[in-house]
Amino acid sequence: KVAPAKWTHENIDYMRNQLKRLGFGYDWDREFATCDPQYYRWEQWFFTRLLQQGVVYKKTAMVNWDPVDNTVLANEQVIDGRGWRSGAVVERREIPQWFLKITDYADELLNDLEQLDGWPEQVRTMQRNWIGRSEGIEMHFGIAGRQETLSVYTTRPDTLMGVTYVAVAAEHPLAIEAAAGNPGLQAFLDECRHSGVAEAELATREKKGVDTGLQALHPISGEAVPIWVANFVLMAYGSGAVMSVPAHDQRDYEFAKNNGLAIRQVIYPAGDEQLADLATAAFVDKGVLKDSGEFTGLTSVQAFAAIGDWLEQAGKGARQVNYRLRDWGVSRQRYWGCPIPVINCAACGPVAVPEADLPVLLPTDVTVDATGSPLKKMDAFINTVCPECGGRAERETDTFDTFFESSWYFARYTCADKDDGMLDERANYWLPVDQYVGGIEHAVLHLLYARFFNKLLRDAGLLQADEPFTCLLTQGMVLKDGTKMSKSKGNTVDPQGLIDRYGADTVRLFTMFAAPPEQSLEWVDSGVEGAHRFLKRLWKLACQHVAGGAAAALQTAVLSATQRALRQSVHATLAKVSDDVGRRYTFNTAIAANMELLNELARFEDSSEQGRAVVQEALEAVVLMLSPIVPHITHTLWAALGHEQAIIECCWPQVDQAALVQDSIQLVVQVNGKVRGKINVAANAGKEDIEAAATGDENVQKHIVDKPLRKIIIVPGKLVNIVI
RNA sequence: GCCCGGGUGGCGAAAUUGGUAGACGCAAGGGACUUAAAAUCCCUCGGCAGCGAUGCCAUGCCGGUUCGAUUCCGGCCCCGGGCACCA
Repeated sequence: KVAPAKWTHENIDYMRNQLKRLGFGYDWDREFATCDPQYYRWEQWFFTRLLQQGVVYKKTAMVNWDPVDNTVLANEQVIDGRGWRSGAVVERREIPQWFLKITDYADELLNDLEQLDGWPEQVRTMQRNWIGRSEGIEMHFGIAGRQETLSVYTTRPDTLMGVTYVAVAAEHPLAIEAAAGNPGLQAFLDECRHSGVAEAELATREKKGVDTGLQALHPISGEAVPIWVANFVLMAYGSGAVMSVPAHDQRDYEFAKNNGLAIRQVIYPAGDEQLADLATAAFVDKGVLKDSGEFTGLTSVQAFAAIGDWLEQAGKGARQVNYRLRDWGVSRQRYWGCPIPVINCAACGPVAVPEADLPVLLPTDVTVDATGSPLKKMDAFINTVCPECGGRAERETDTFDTFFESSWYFARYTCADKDDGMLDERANYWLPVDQYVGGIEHAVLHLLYARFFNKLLRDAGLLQADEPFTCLLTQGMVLKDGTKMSKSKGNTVDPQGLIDRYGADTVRLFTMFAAPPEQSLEWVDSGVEGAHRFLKRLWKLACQHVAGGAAAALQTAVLSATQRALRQSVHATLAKVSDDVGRRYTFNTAIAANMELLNELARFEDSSEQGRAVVQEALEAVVLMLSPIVPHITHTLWAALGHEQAIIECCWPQVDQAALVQDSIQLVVQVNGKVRGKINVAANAGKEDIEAAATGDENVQKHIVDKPLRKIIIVPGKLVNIVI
């Protein structure tokens, strides 16, 4: 067992050293660790401000509870419904937790996605879906024999006349009340508690329910329909109750079939009623209403408006915009984190720690065991006095979700040395971040929290940008043994062994050559030899050239055809690599293009004065193009090629458009879309010349002879397709 | 279950706006050099047929659009990521 603080700092040291050995050019003066009180003190300070502003609030929320280890489990620690250490069946338990009102920013977080055109579309789509804005109607069902009502939200009010039952969550007050005299129902509610809280678990488990015996009254028809308790209705979402329309919702359909509940069809496809066959599945499309009283004959869209109006006028409902997004729970019952700066007083309630008493330091001299946070057993940490009334009080022992730390570190990099405030004017000089790079696994949570936090900082006047990251590159994951390589899975590969054996440049080249950055990649190091060989070949070629003495000045006007051809390749490669590196970020193809050029260069044997001048230009181009990827070897080669200035000070090379001009070009000839030949034509050849050359090709002739010619398609510079 | 991606040789991959499928590299096989090995260099390398020229098949599966589809559309299958306490 290693103390968490020691373990963390040792890892930071190891990783920093590894990054340095790979030759990354970071500004280490700005380095900090988020577990350092000099960092987390400012998020404690910011949290107390948010608390005063009402952005932060406390409510109860469900957690996974391990009844044997008596501890809260992360979703990841619940395996097949059981605690990963104890093996005990996990229960749901409600405990008080702190939340940030991210839902207050739902609209802005959604709308500002439109301006993030430097972000991958897939990430924006995921965030849009996660926020999940919907327009619907919140309505009230009556309850037979009672004054109170039951609220439900629906995005399909057009199906309202097809409601045949209402379902409530197991934790719903009506369910608990009904269970009091109903042992069967009580047993079901107990069963529902034996489940984790992860959405994936809830969504995939068998849909079960029990009748409460209570009746809900339809808001329009007044008809009584049964109220069931269902394990797929969640108390935390909306009102904890849903209306059920089995004819037009697949989940309701299956539940009704399994439990003998009525299915009443009220929507038909416009024009063809036969298409809506409910024998095997619900009809979920929109259509035209039938058997819906005064709404019969309306389309789904018309019915949305008409039923909405009816409910609003009757005082039984109202149009409402809902979000799937839920407020951000930031409390963690864990030791290793930033202490939440709150003192709980029996008389005054939760009270923010005064600014003068910040930071609340996390004790680091602890022993960690299996049964929860050691903070909860440390009287010296817990016992304190209330800042308001001065009476005895207890310190909050929960810590922040670590996403809290990662939501603003990028801003702190702008002024990491500031010791009298969270951020200063340097934040506005640097932010927003021009290019942010992170794994695709962060597409929603981290990137949404960071965007939200940025807006909180903006609204507090601490920075001005509306969004934190202008451009986003989402790296694919590195997979190992078929699953993502990560710290928590413990399947990471240490590049140190490869660095020791081949050097940093080879490891960098190999890594960049393996796949484009956005693609996921199964890590195998068998290609590393090839990267090493390439660098050796580059080194050898450069040395051989340099050994011949300084090259003469290039005179483009007097070059031979072969010399011009090499120059053409050099500048075509330069154009491609500039695009790959500057726009596409496909470093693998940039490297491949350089390999091709070097292969051509190795075959080029011309020791004439201008031959050596062309080789000098080619080597310089390759060395410059590769310098961001293999900085160490190119630094040395650049000097060897006769330059005083260090390569890191040099500009990216320019394409000589004149060198790209070719006299003749090759065209592919297809017959009916199949390649049948290749022809060489003058670069400026006209339509007739190209057609004549194409139809005149010997092999092409075999395929078109005696067949009527329908048309000839010419794609300039690429191909000719003869359609017969 | 829901949301977002992906699937191309033995392997990593390329084909950028619908226009030559497999660039570049790894591995493998053959050869040169060497006493030998390493290193280096040369050749072959998707499948089937053929001495070859060349032909047919082939980008997860089925169908569609098009002169032409790895690329676009519809329907499936499989794999990966995320699903709010892994971060």
